[in-house]
Amino acid sequence: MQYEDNVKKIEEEAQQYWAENNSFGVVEDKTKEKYYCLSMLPYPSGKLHIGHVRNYSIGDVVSRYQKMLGKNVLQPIGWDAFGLPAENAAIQNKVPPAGWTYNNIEHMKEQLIAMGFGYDWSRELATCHPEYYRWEQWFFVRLFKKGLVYKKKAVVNWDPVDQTVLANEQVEEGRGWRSGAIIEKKEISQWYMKITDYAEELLNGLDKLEGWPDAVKIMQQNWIGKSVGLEINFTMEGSKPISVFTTRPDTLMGATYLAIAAEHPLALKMGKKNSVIQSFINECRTMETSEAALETMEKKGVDSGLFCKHPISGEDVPIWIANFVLMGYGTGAVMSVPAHDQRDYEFAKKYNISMVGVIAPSNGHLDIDQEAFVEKGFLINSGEFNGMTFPEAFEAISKHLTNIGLGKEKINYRLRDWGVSRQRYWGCPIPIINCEHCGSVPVKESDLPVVLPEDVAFEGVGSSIKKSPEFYQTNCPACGAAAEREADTFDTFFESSWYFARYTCANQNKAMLDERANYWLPVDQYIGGIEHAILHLLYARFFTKLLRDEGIVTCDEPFTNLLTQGMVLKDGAKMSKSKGNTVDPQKMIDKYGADTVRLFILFASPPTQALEWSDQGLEGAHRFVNKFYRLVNCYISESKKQAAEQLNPTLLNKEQKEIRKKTHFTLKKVGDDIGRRYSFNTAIAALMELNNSLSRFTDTTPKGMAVKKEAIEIMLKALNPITPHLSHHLWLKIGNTGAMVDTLWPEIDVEALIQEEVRLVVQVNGKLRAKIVVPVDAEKKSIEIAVLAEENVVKFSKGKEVKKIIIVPNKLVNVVVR
RNA sequence: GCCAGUGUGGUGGAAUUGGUAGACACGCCGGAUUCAAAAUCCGGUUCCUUUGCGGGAGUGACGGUUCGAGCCCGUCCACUGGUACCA
Repeated sequence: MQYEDNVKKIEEEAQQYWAENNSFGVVEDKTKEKYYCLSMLPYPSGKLHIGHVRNYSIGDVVSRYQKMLGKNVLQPIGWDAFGLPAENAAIQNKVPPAGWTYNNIEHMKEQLIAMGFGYDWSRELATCHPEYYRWEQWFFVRLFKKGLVYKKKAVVNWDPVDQTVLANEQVEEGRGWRSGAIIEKKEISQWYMKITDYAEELLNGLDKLEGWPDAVKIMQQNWIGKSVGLEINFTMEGSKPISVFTTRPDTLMGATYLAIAAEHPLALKMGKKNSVIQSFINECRTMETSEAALETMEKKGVDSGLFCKHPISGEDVPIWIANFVLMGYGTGAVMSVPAHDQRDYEFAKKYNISMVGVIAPSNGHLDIDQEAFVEKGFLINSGEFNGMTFPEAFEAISKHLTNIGLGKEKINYRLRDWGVSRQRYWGCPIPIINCEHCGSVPVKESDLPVVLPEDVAFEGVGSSIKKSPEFYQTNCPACGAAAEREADTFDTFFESSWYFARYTCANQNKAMLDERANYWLPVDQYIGGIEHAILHLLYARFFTKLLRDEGIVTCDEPFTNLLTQGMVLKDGAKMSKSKGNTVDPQKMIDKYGADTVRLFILFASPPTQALEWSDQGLEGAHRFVNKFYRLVNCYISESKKQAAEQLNPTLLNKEQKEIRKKTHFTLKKVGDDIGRRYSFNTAIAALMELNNSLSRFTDTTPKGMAVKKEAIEIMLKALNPITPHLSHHLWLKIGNTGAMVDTLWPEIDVEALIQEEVRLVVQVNGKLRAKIVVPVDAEKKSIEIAVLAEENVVKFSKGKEVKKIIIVPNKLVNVVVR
């Protein structure tokens, strides 16, 4: 019987066994070491895509391996079910977002089961269920009462044709992706979470995350962007002073203009008097809001005609209105020093604004003919501060400005507060009631959850619940007067910021979390795409600290170890429906079976690296699975003729010993590759090598059969995390009674690994010239004699003096000659 | 633009702590088996040079450190992710 003909049956039987025996259902057990392995929850887009297959195959290998080490392993799964794609699908296919989402979940769940992933399905959750989101509403109300949330105006992308707010992704070259209309900036009131209150802790906490990749920690550190500087006030006659933040107060005497945002009150005031200014402001209203667009667009400005006073010199400083300064971030104004900042330099050149060089390099003198001098140096043209270095000038200018009340030292973070309001239908309703008399009042705890109506018509023009009076009409919880509910919903990052905690007690309907959270948390291994390196992971860390400060969990950080999976690319880019470059793994599962697909995706590249998708090689993975299947079946029929004897390692011949050595070496490597290195591709390569050696090992004597039996059993166990169906099937077929899912990882026989001889590489001046075989840990002297006697060494050192001989034990010898 | 990452044969990749570059596969070439094919098995496969042994070059580009660099440092190029409303 070929594997091909059997694969469907083999996989279904194994899956049925796991389901019937609840093999992956876990309960808290203080007598066992816990291991919480979590993969990022999927967005139910319709079908499993290849990135999911990669992510969840990695998670399943780690989980099954840890389970084989005897740990109490929790591996849950759920659905990140709210989000924009459901709304897009709703418009396109004229189906309600809820129905579309639930259908997708149902189908994708079947696919996950068919892949053989060992999840504890009793903990499954979907973030669009009121039983889930009620607790984040509850938590939001707690944070509201604690003063950790607030309302603030912010700009959004407004599509004037579709009458809707667009995501940055939906704006293409300044136009709405559906309507094609030119997008306008619109200011609306939104809810914010005070993540900046936790900026310092989020930054410092990174140092403790030893199990996180440095790249992610550095990105988060840069994102938080702590900087020390001065807040400086430029006074104005008849108006409030303009406050700016700078990390370079040493350049203050070189400030020749101030740039303010187009939405700045001063700019708006001047616009009313001056049509040139007004048209510039209008132009700025159609700018894209993303940071990338902002930084790469042409820097433009217009002279406001206003002046403020330089805080030290008292001279007039002109105020310009510039498109690269944003009202929402910082103070909406920046101090410009063209001589020492490249952007200011280009702006000043363009508009003929004067420059004053105030920093000279420590060697040579200042030259700003071609570009700004942005490095630190000595102050010049700065009166009493001349000759000072950066730290000296920082302190002196800080002191001076503090004394005259025009400045103070300030720590600034690049990190901004988290805007959580979305003007969308398919999301968790924000549990706030807006009352004319009382303002924003949180919904009473007893009235939670605020349930999102799922049966509303959805056309994509405006938000559906905003048009649904039965949803928004209500009474104020404080005064009882008629009032309106918030019709905005939460950012979907809200749901994904705490789901990992909810899995630990998903059936708890009296509280957000219970004591079980403290048994399982923090997550021991978190696995997900590198694209989440900043936002999701930062928000999840933030939420953990909020939960801790509310006394709901005890840990400080949610994820002890993080594996960031590389993206699966197609045609050099992230796969997406809109690009039409997706790969459907279902076809591969149907053709080759789940085990082949799992093996291949893990073998194709190391997990952290981006993977350019190609079907080439899938056949090879399948060939290996087939080959191993045949090997085991061949052993079974051989053993009917000649049974294996009890293995006695000391009585084996040389060839038998070699096979045992290879077997235990492979076992050691696979354990290390899976358990420590997360290098699944090399683990599989090692197993392929062992398989090749075993298929050439034709010894059918009782001793030979014993060696083969041991090797096959070890291979089955070592393959179990990767190809669990095949291991389950063959384990029973070779005569074992217990199921593979309950077996433990095999012990390495260190005796079998002992080597007597070793091959040394011989180099002359770093070039490979010979190879010699010597006893392990041979004496230095005897190696030197052997090396210098080598024909090729003699040839290449002829007429030269041997300077020294470098010996790397059991590896290499380098003869240095001159 | 900024932050982070990546770059090795025809292809995916290996080289774990600075020590044999190309493990393991895919593909291709040759052979065995077969009436034939599929499947399977065996051999070869970085480039140049050499009958062979061997020799030379080679890890995006250029430079540096070192007895020795794919790995460390500097400059640059290309590509990927993120860039706060895709998830």
